[in-house]
Amino acid sequence: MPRVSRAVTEKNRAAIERVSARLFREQGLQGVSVADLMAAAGLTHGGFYGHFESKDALATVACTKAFDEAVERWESRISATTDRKSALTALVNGYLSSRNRDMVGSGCPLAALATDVAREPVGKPVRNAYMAGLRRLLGVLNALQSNDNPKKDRSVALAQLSTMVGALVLARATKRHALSEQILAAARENMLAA
Amino acid sequence: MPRVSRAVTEKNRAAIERVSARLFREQGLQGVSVADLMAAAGLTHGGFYGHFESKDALATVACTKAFDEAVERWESRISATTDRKSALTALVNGYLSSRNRDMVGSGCPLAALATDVAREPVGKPVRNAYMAGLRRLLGVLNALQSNDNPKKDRSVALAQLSTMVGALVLARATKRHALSEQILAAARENMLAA
DNA sequence: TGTACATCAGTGAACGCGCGTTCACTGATGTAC
DNA sequence: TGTACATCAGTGAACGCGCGTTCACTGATGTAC
Repeated sequence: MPRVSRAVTEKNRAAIERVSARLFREQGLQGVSVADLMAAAGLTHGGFYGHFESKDALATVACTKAFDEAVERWESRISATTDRKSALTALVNGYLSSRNRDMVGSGCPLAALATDVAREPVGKPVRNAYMAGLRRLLGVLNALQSNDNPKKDRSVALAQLSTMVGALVLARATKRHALSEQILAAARENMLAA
Repeated sequence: MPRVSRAVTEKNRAAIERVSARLFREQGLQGVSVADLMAAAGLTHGGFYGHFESKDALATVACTKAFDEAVERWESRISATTDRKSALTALVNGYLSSRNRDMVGSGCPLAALATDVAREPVGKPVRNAYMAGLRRLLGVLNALQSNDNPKKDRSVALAQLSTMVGALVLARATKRHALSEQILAAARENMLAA
Protein backbone atom coordinates (compact mmCIF):
# COMPACT_ATOMS: atom_id res chain seq x y z
CA MET A 1 0.00 0.00 0.00
CA PRO A 2 1.99 2.93 -1.29
CA ARG A 3 1.62 6.66 -0.56
CA VAL A 4 0.02 7.13 2.82
CA SER A 5 -1.38 10.41 4.12
CA ARG A 6 0.86 13.04 5.71
CA ALA A 7 -0.54 12.23 9.12
CA VAL A 8 0.36 8.57 8.70
CA THR A 9 3.81 9.46 7.39
CA GLU A 10 4.44 11.53 10.48
CA LYS A 11 3.18 8.70 12.66
CA ASN A 12 5.48 6.24 10.89
CA ARG A 13 8.46 8.48 11.40
CA ALA A 14 7.62 8.86 15.06
CA ALA A 15 7.31 5.07 15.34
CA ILE A 16 10.76 4.56 13.80
CA GLU A 17 12.23 7.03 16.28
CA ARG A 18 10.40 5.45 19.19
CA VAL A 19 11.48 1.86 18.50
CA SER A 20 15.01 3.04 17.68
CA ALA A 21 15.38 4.81 21.01
CA ARG A 22 14.42 1.51 22.63
CA LEU A 23 16.26 -0.99 20.44
CA PHE A 24 19.53 0.94 20.24
CA ARG A 25 19.63 1.03 24.03
CA GLU A 26 18.79 -2.66 24.29
CA GLN A 27 21.05 -4.05 21.58
CA GLY A 28 23.58 -1.32 20.91
CA LEU A 29 24.13 0.94 17.93
CA GLN A 30 25.68 -1.91 15.93
CA GLY A 31 23.38 -4.58 17.34
CA VAL A 32 20.23 -3.59 15.46
CA SER A 33 19.85 -3.49 11.69
CA VAL A 34 17.83 -1.03 9.66
CA ALA A 35 15.55 -3.93 8.70
CA ASP A 36 15.06 -4.80 12.39
CA LEU A 37 14.13 -1.22 13.22
CA MET A 38 11.72 -0.84 10.33
CA ALA A 39 10.07 -4.18 11.07
CA ALA A 40 9.65 -3.15 14.71
CA ALA A 41 7.95 0.00 13.45
CA GLY A 42 5.66 -2.09 11.25
CA LEU A 43 7.30 -1.10 7.97
CA THR A 44 9.63 -2.60 5.38
CA HIS A 45 13.27 -1.62 5.24
CA GLY A 46 13.21 0.10 1.85
CA GLY A 47 11.27 3.10 3.09
CA PHE A 48 13.85 3.97 5.71
CA TYR A 49 15.79 6.42 3.55
CA GLY A 50 12.70 8.44 2.89
CA HIS A 51 12.79 9.36 6.58
CA PHE A 52 16.49 9.47 7.45
CA GLU A 53 19.70 10.10 5.57
CA SER A 54 21.49 7.15 7.14
CA LYS A 55 21.47 4.75 10.07
CA ASP A 56 23.96 7.04 11.77
CA ALA A 57 21.61 10.00 11.44
CA LEU A 58 18.82 7.98 13.06
CA ALA A 59 21.16 6.92 15.87
CA THR A 60 21.72 10.57 16.69
CA VAL A 61 18.00 11.33 16.72
CA ALA A 62 17.30 8.21 18.80
CA CYS A 63 20.01 9.11 21.29
CA THR A 64 18.56 12.56 21.80
CA LYS A 65 15.08 11.09 22.16
CA ALA A 66 16.34 8.64 24.78
CA PHE A 67 17.77 11.52 26.79
CA ASP A 68 14.48 13.41 26.47
CA GLU A 69 12.75 10.47 28.13
CA ALA A 70 15.41 10.23 30.83
CA VAL A 71 15.28 13.92 31.71
CA GLU A 72 11.51 13.76 31.85
CA ARG A 73 11.67 10.76 34.19
CA TRP A 74 14.20 12.39 36.47
CA GLU A 75 12.20 15.59 36.67
CA SER A 76 8.97 13.76 37.34
CA ARG A 77 10.62 11.81 40.17
CA ILE A 78 11.91 15.03 41.64
CA SER A 79 8.65 16.92 41.29
CA ALA A 80 6.99 14.33 43.52
CA THR A 81 9.18 15.45 46.43
CA THR A 82 9.32 18.60 48.57
CA ASP A 83 12.99 19.20 49.41
CA ARG A 84 16.39 18.65 47.84
CA LYS A 85 17.40 15.84 50.16
CA SER A 86 14.34 13.72 49.52
CA ALA A 87 14.53 14.53 45.80
CA LEU A 88 18.06 13.10 45.65
CA THR A 89 16.92 10.05 47.61
CA ALA A 90 14.02 9.45 45.23
CA LEU A 91 16.23 9.90 42.19
CA VAL A 92 18.99 7.61 43.41
CA ASN A 93 16.66 4.91 44.70
CA GLY A 94 14.76 4.95 41.44
CA TYR A 95 17.90 4.86 39.32
CA LEU A 96 19.70 2.21 41.32
CA SER A 97 16.79 -0.23 41.46
CA SER A 98 16.60 -3.71 39.97
CA ARG A 99 13.60 -2.43 38.06
CA ASN A 100 15.66 0.23 36.32
CA ARG A 101 18.48 -2.27 35.79
CA ASP A 102 16.11 -4.57 33.94
CA MET A 103 14.54 -1.84 31.82
CA VAL A 104 17.42 -1.19 29.48
CA GLY A 105 15.28 -0.14 26.51
CA SER A 106 13.52 2.60 28.42
CA GLY A 107 16.28 3.33 30.92
CA CYS A 108 19.14 5.79 31.11
CA PRO A 109 21.03 6.21 27.82
CA LEU A 110 24.16 7.26 29.71
CA ALA A 111 24.46 3.68 30.93
CA ALA A 112 22.98 1.90 27.92
CA LEU A 113 25.05 3.64 25.22
CA ALA A 114 28.24 4.55 27.09
CA THR A 115 30.69 2.18 25.43
CA ASP A 116 28.94 2.35 22.04
CA VAL A 117 29.37 6.11 22.00
CA ALA A 118 32.92 5.85 23.33
CA ARG A 119 33.80 3.69 20.32
CA GLU A 120 32.36 6.13 17.79
CA PRO A 121 35.01 8.31 16.16
CA VAL A 122 35.45 11.76 17.71
CA GLY A 123 33.27 14.22 15.82
CA LYS A 124 30.41 11.85 15.03
CA PRO A 125 27.04 13.55 15.67
CA VAL A 126 25.88 10.83 18.06
CA ARG A 127 28.75 11.79 20.38
CA ASN A 128 27.45 15.34 20.52
CA ALA A 129 23.94 14.09 21.24
CA TYR A 130 25.34 12.00 24.09
CA MET A 131 27.33 14.95 25.44
CA ALA A 132 24.29 17.21 25.34
CA GLY A 133 22.21 14.58 27.13
CA LEU A 134 24.87 14.10 29.77
CA ARG A 135 24.88 17.84 30.39
CA ARG A 136 21.11 17.89 30.79
CA LEU A 137 21.06 15.06 33.34
CA LEU A 138 24.03 16.60 35.12
CA GLY A 139 22.11 19.85 35.36
CA VAL A 140 19.22 18.11 37.06
CA LEU A 141 21.56 16.43 39.55
CA ASN A 142 23.51 19.63 40.11
CA ALA A 143 20.35 21.46 41.11
CA LEU A 144 19.91 19.03 44.01
CA GLN A 145 23.21 19.89 45.67
CA SER A 146 23.69 22.02 48.77
CA ASN A 147 24.27 25.28 46.86
CA ASP A 148 26.78 26.84 49.21
CA ASN A 149 29.70 26.19 46.83
CA PRO A 150 28.89 25.96 43.12
CA LYS A 151 32.27 24.49 42.18
CA LYS A 152 32.06 21.84 44.88
CA ASP A 153 28.43 21.14 44.00
CA ARG A 154 29.31 20.45 40.40
CA SER A 155 32.16 18.20 41.40
CA VAL A 156 29.89 16.23 43.72
CA ALA A 157 27.21 15.98 41.03
CA LEU A 158 29.76 14.62 38.53
CA ALA A 159 31.00 12.04 41.02
CA GLN A 160 27.44 11.03 41.91
CA LEU A 161 26.56 10.65 38.23
CA SER A 162 29.66 8.48 37.77
CA THR A 163 28.66 6.26 40.68
CA MET A 164 25.11 5.90 39.38
CA VAL A 165 26.17 5.03 35.84
CA GLY A 166 28.94 2.71 36.98
CA ALA A 167 26.74 0.83 39.40
CA LEU A 168 24.03 0.42 36.78
CA VAL A 169 26.31 -0.92 34.05
CA LEU A 170 28.03 -3.30 36.46
CA ALA A 171 24.70 -4.47 37.85
CA ARG A 172 23.50 -5.13 34.32
CA ALA A 173 26.61 -7.11 33.40
CA THR A 174 26.17 -9.26 36.52
CA LYS A 175 22.39 -9.65 36.32
CA ARG A 176 21.00 -12.84 37.90
CA HIS A 177 23.87 -13.03 40.37
CA ALA A 178 23.58 -11.92 44.00
CA LEU A 179 26.42 -9.50 43.31
CA SER A 180 24.19 -7.47 41.00
CA GLU A 181 21.83 -6.49 43.80
CA GLN A 182 24.76 -5.90 46.13
CA ILE A 183 26.27 -3.39 43.72
CA LEU A 184 23.02 -1.43 43.53
CA ALA A 185 22.54 -1.51 47.30
CA ALA A 186 26.13 -0.47 48.01
CA ALA A 187 25.95 2.48 45.61
CA ARG A 188 22.62 3.60 47.13
CA GLU A 189 23.92 3.37 50.69
CA ASN A 190 27.13 5.23 50.02
CA MET A 191 25.47 7.96 47.96
CA LEU A 192 22.73 8.64 50.48
CA ALA A 193 24.84 8.28 53.62
CA ALA A 194 26.19 11.82 53.61
CA MET B 1 53.43 -22.36 4.56
CA PRO B 2 51.46 -25.11 6.24
CA ARG B 3 52.29 -27.12 9.36
CA VAL B 4 54.45 -25.10 11.69
CA SER B 5 56.27 -26.46 14.71
CA ARG B 6 54.53 -26.92 18.06
CA ALA B 7 56.40 -23.97 19.49
CA VAL B 8 55.17 -21.73 16.67
CA THR B 9 51.64 -23.06 17.04
CA GLU B 10 51.66 -22.12 20.68
CA LYS B 11 53.07 -18.71 19.85
CA ASN B 12 50.35 -18.19 17.24
CA ARG B 13 47.64 -19.11 19.71
CA ALA B 14 49.13 -16.74 22.27
CA ALA B 15 49.19 -14.00 19.62
CA ILE B 16 45.52 -14.54 18.81
CA GLU B 17 44.65 -14.27 22.49
CA ARG B 18 46.82 -11.19 22.95
CA VAL B 19 45.37 -9.22 20.04
CA SER B 20 41.86 -10.34 20.95
CA ALA B 21 42.16 -9.07 24.50
CA ARG B 22 43.12 -5.73 23.00
CA LEU B 23 40.77 -5.51 20.02
CA PHE B 24 37.66 -6.74 21.85
CA ARG B 25 38.19 -4.00 24.43
CA GLU B 26 38.80 -1.38 21.75
CA GLN B 27 36.03 -2.26 19.32
CA GLY B 28 33.63 -4.40 21.28
CA LEU B 29 32.75 -8.09 21.07
CA GLN B 30 30.69 -7.51 17.93
CA GLY B 31 32.98 -4.85 16.53
CA VAL B 32 35.86 -7.13 15.49
CA SER B 33 35.62 -9.98 13.01
CA VAL B 34 37.47 -13.28 13.14
CA ALA B 35 39.32 -12.20 10.01
CA ASP B 36 40.36 -8.94 11.72
CA LEU B 37 41.68 -10.80 14.73
CA MET B 38 43.60 -13.36 12.72
CA ALA B 39 45.09 -10.68 10.48
CA ALA B 40 46.18 -8.72 13.57
CA ALA B 41 47.89 -11.90 14.77
CA GLY B 42 49.61 -12.26 11.40
CA LEU B 43 47.53 -15.23 10.25
CA THR B 44 44.72 -15.96 7.80
CA HIS B 45 41.16 -16.46 9.04
CA GLY B 46 40.81 -20.11 8.06
CA GLY B 47 43.12 -21.37 10.74
CA PHE B 48 41.09 -19.83 13.54
CA TYR B 49 39.01 -22.94 14.23
CA GLY B 50 42.08 -25.00 14.79
CA HIS B 51 42.67 -22.92 17.91
CA PHE B 52 39.18 -22.09 19.16
CA GLU B 53 35.77 -23.66 18.90
CA SER B 54 34.05 -20.39 18.07
CA LYS B 55 34.39 -16.62 18.24
CA ASP B 56 32.36 -16.75 21.46
CA ALA B 57 34.84 -19.15 23.02
CA LEU B 58 37.70 -16.81 22.17
CA ALA B 59 35.79 -13.86 23.62
CA THR B 60 35.63 -15.69 26.93
CA VAL B 61 39.35 -16.44 26.90
CA ALA B 62 40.16 -12.86 25.85
CA CYS B 63 37.96 -11.45 28.61
CA THR B 64 39.72 -13.52 31.25
CA LYS B 65 43.09 -12.51 29.84
CA ALA B 66 42.11 -8.84 29.96
CA PHE B 67 41.24 -9.21 33.65
CA ASP B 68 44.56 -10.96 34.29
CA GLU B 69 46.32 -7.88 32.95
CA ALA B 70 44.12 -5.55 34.98
CA VAL B 71 44.65 -7.41 38.24
CA GLU B 72 48.36 -7.45 37.62
CA ARG B 73 48.39 -3.72 36.98
CA TRP B 74 46.38 -2.97 40.11
CA GLU B 75 48.61 -5.11 42.26
CA SER B 76 51.78 -3.62 40.83
CA ARG B 77 50.48 -0.11 41.53
CA ILE B 78 49.68 -1.10 45.09
CA SER B 79 52.95 -2.87 45.71
CA ALA B 80 54.76 0.39 45.01
CA THR B 81 53.16 1.94 48.11
CA THR B 82 53.59 1.40 51.83
CA ASP B 83 50.16 1.88 53.44
CA ARG B 84 46.53 1.33 52.54
CA LYS B 85 45.70 5.01 52.19
CA SER B 86 48.45 5.75 49.68
CA ALA B 87 47.71 2.50 47.86
CA LEU B 88 44.12 3.61 47.28
CA THR B 89 45.33 7.01 46.17
CA ALA B 90 47.77 5.47 43.68
CA LEU B 91 45.12 3.09 42.37
CA VAL B 92 42.45 5.74 41.94
CA ASN B 93 44.75 8.34 40.42
CA GLY B 94 46.08 5.78 37.99
CA TYR B 95 42.65 4.49 37.06
CA LEU B 96 41.02 7.89 36.72
CA SER B 97 43.74 9.43 34.55
CA SER B 98 43.43 10.68 30.99
CA ARG B 99 46.15 8.19 30.16
CA ASN B 100 44.03 5.26 31.31
CA ARG B 101 41.00 6.78 29.58
CA ASP B 102 42.87 6.80 26.28
CA MET B 103 44.28 3.28 26.63
CA VAL B 104 41.10 1.34 26.03
CA GLY B 105 42.78 -1.70 24.51
CA SER B 106 45.04 -2.29 27.48
CA GLY B 107 42.77 -0.76 30.12
CA CYS B 108 40.16 -2.07 32.52
CA PRO B 109 37.80 -4.62 30.95
CA LEU B 110 35.11 -3.73 33.48
CA ALA B 111 34.76 -0.39 31.71
CA ALA B 112 35.59 -1.50 28.18
CA LEU B 113 33.25 -4.49 28.01
CA ALA B 114 30.47 -3.52 30.43
CA THR B 115 27.62 -2.96 28.00
CA ASP B 116 28.80 -5.68 25.61
CA VAL B 117 28.65 -8.22 28.40
CA ALA B 118 25.35 -6.83 29.66
CA ARG B 119 23.85 -7.52 26.22
CA GLU B 120 25.03 -11.12 26.12
CA PRO B 121 22.30 -13.60 27.09
CA VAL B 122 22.36 -14.75 30.70
CA GLY B 123 24.38 -17.96 30.93
CA LYS B 124 26.90 -17.15 28.21
CA PRO B 125 30.45 -18.06 29.32
CA VAL B 126 31.76 -14.56 28.71
CA ARG B 127 29.41 -13.30 31.40
CA ASN B 128 30.96 -15.69 33.89
CA ALA B 129 34.44 -14.57 32.89
CA TYR B 130 33.38 -10.98 33.46
CA MET B 131 31.84 -11.84 36.84
CA ALA B 132 34.99 -13.65 37.93
CA GLY B 133 37.15 -10.70 36.85
CA LEU B 134 34.91 -8.26 38.68
CA ARG B 135 35.28 -10.32 41.84
CA ARG B 136 39.06 -10.33 41.53
CA LEU B 137 39.31 -6.55 41.10
CA LEU B 138 36.79 -6.07 43.88
CA GLY B 139 38.95 -8.23 46.12
CA VAL B 140 41.95 -6.00 45.50
CA LEU B 141 39.94 -2.89 46.28
CA ASN B 142 38.34 -4.48 49.33
CA ALA B 143 41.73 -5.22 50.82
CA LEU B 144 42.46 -1.49 50.88
CA GLN B 145 39.53 -0.62 53.14
CA SER B 146 39.73 0.24 56.83
CA ASN B 147 39.08 -3.31 58.04
CA ASP B 148 37.07 -2.45 61.16
CA ASN B 149 33.78 -3.54 59.59
CA PRO B 150 33.97 -6.17 56.82
CA LYS B 151 30.39 -5.60 55.68
CA LYS B 152 30.84 -1.86 55.48
CA ASP B 153 34.23 -2.29 53.79
CA ARG B 154 32.73 -4.39 51.06
CA SER B 155 29.93 -1.94 50.51
CA VAL B 156 32.40 0.92 50.23
CA ALA B 157 34.58 -1.08 47.84
CA LEU B 158 31.57 -1.81 45.62
CA ALA B 159 30.56 1.85 45.57
CA GLN B 160 34.13 2.92 44.83
CA LEU B 161 34.38 0.43 41.99
CA SER B 162 31.10 1.78 40.59
CA THR B 163 32.39 5.34 40.72
CA MET B 164 35.65 4.37 39.03
CA VAL B 165 33.97 2.44 36.22
CA GLY B 166 31.25 5.04 35.73
CA ALA B 167 33.68 7.93 35.59
CA LEU B 168 35.89 6.08 33.11
CA VAL B 169 33.11 5.16 30.70
CA LEU B 170 31.63 8.66 30.83
CA ALA B 171 35.06 10.23 30.35
CA ARG B 172 35.62 8.00 27.33
CA ALA B 173 32.27 8.88 25.79
CA THR B 174 33.03 12.59 26.19
CA LYS B 175 36.70 12.45 25.15
CA ARG B 176 38.11 15.65 23.63
CA HIS B 177 35.66 17.79 25.60
CA ALA B 178 36.62 19.67 28.75
CA LEU B 179 33.89 17.74 30.54
CA SER B 180 35.85 14.53 30.14
CA GLU B 181 38.72 15.75 32.32
CA GLN B 182 36.25 17.27 34.77
CA ILE B 183 34.55 13.93 35.26
CA LEU B 184 37.86 12.22 36.05
CA ALA B 185 38.93 15.01 38.39
CA ALA B 186 35.58 15.07 40.21
CA ALA B 187 35.59 11.32 40.77
CA ARG B 188 39.18 11.42 42.04
CA GLU B 189 38.46 14.29 44.44
CA ASN B 190 35.34 12.77 45.88
CA MET B 191 36.82 9.30 46.25
CA LEU B 192 39.98 10.48 47.96
CA ALA B 193 38.42 13.19 50.12
CA ALA B 194 37.33 10.88 52.95
C1' DT C 1 -18.13 19.97 -4.81
C1' DG C 2 -16.20 17.16 -8.51
C1' DT C 3 -12.71 15.74 -11.75
C1' DA C 4 -7.87 15.01 -13.70
C1' DC C 5 -3.49 14.29 -12.69
C1' DA C 6 1.09 15.05 -10.49
C1' DT C 7 3.28 13.79 -6.30
C1' DC C 8 5.60 10.79 -3.35
C1' DA C 9 5.43 7.17 0.98
C1' DG C 10 6.07 2.69 1.11
C1' DT C 11 7.33 -1.89 -1.25
C1' DG C 12 10.44 -5.46 -2.36
C1' DA C 13 14.13 -6.88 -5.37
C1' DA C 14 18.76 -5.97 -5.97
C1' DC C 15 23.63 -3.91 -5.20
C1' DG C 16 28.33 -5.00 -3.29
C1' DC C 17 30.21 -6.33 0.80
C1' DG C 18 31.60 -8.64 5.07
C1' DC C 19 30.21 -11.89 8.47
C1' DG C 20 31.08 -16.75 11.13
C1' DT C 21 32.11 -21.06 9.84
C1' DT C 22 33.56 -25.18 6.86
C1' DC C 23 36.64 -27.75 4.12
C1' DA C 24 39.85 -29.69 0.55
C1' DC C 25 44.41 -29.01 0.16
C1' DT C 26 49.51 -28.32 1.14
C1' DG C 27 53.86 -29.51 2.74
C1' DA C 28 56.90 -28.98 6.88
C1' DT C 29 56.88 -31.25 11.30
C1' DG C 30 57.21 -35.08 14.26
C1' DT C 31 57.61 -40.03 14.74
C1' DA C 32 58.54 -44.90 13.98
C1' DC C 33 61.95 -47.83 12.61
C1' DT D 1 72.00 -40.82 12.74
C1' DG D 2 69.23 -41.48 8.62
C1' DT D 3 65.10 -42.61 6.12
C1' DA D 4 59.95 -43.16 5.18
C1' DC D 5 55.75 -41.58 6.09
C1' DA D 6 51.70 -40.16 8.89
C1' DT D 7 50.14 -36.05 11.11
C1' DC D 8 48.17 -31.70 11.24
C1' DA D 9 48.76 -26.09 11.39
C1' DG D 10 47.86 -22.93 8.29
C1' DT D 11 45.88 -21.46 3.59
C1' DG D 12 42.37 -19.63 0.77
C1' DA D 13 38.13 -20.62 -1.65
C1' DA D 14 33.55 -21.35 -0.61
C1' DC D 15 29.05 -21.86 2.23
C1' DG D 16 24.67 -19.36 3.45
C1' DC D 17 23.40 -15.32 5.45
C1' DG D 18 22.57 -10.52 6.80
C1' DC D 19 24.26 -5.94 6.42
C1' DG D 20 23.49 -0.65 4.75
C1' DT D 21 21.94 1.40 0.87
C1' DT D 22 19.72 2.08 -3.87
C1' DC D 23 16.06 2.06 -7.03
C1' DA D 24 12.14 1.01 -10.29
C1' DC D 25 7.66 0.59 -9.31
C1' DT D 26 2.86 1.22 -7.29
C1' DG D 27 -1.26 3.51 -6.42
C1' DA D 28 -3.54 6.42 -2.77
C1' DT D 29 -2.95 11.19 -1.50
C1' DG D 30 -3.02 15.98 -2.29
C1' DT D 31 -3.68 19.69 -5.55
C1' DA D 32 -5.07 22.52 -9.44
C1' DC D 33 -8.89 23.82 -11.86
